[in-house]
Amino acid sequence: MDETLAVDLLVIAARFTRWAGRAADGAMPTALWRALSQVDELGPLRVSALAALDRTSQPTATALVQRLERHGWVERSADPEDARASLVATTSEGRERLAEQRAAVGRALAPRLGALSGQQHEDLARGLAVLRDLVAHAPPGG
Amino acid sequence: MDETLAVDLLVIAARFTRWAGRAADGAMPTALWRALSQVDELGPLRVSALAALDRTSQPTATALVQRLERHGWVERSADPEDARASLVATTSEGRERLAEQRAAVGRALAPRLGALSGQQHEDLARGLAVLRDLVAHAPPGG
DNA sequence: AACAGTACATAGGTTACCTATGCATCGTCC
DNA sequence: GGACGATGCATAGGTAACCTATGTACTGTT
Repeated sequence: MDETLAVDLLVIAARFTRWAGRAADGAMPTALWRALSQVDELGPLRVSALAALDRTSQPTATALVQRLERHGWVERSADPEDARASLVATTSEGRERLAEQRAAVGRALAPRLGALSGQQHEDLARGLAVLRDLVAHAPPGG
Repeated sequence: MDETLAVDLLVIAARFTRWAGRAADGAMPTALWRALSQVDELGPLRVSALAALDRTSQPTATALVQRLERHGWVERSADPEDARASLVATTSEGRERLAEQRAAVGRALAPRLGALSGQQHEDLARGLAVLRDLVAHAPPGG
């Protein structure tokens, strides 16, 4: 029961990720716009916080932030509470770039998403909310 | 609307994949057991069919099948319909190994899946079915 | 028979991650 | 205040999971 659901979740989530990543292929690598999206949505936040919430390792998050910074899409500021930490936030350029990318992703997936019935749409959105919650409250990957 | 859903799907699916892949970390790499799972479920099938249904490239599927074969988990036979093609099917060893891996994945995800309410469980399963269908009927990644 | 398309293996490469480590800082305890 | 363990992040080095391009053999159509 749960074993089958667990396996299916892994298989289908990975499959969707591969498919959608290719379908949405724009000028911006997936990992990069994903990180930008999360910073925009939840920032300003620390590198380690980004890593934790996105379920990647800290050095991965560091590298992504550095790439984003290099493009001028995010900026760093000192965290007043801790001299070791910095806060990452999107710049206006970053927000513009993100909007473009979101539009591109939306367009790429529109044919398939648009083909869903209202009920399917709702099922998908509700399932997604559960999945988001499931990961959010999980221990960090065992 | 659909843009936000599209972006969220990509962000959360990738996040879940990362998290669950680490949580389920067993002796077998994710891509490998995923391929074995698909061969078991849908085989015997051609390498190219595996690639298409799992939304990976043909050389990726070839490499995965070769690895599975090397372990004795799948076997090849000539496709009677086409001398270029081969049919890939799981061996009994492969089925055993897959069962072990499925159990391991199920155990790894059980704490989180087990914490879901009946309604959440159903939402997740229904959402997953929509996602599966969405990818199954999509053009191959744009 | 010629030709375009197909199936898969190989080659070479990219992308997206990972763990380990080092340095600076912080918080707690004595 | 000092010692110590924990924390935050950058760097180093590496792996896993993919990709496109290409070549060879086969197939189906004309």
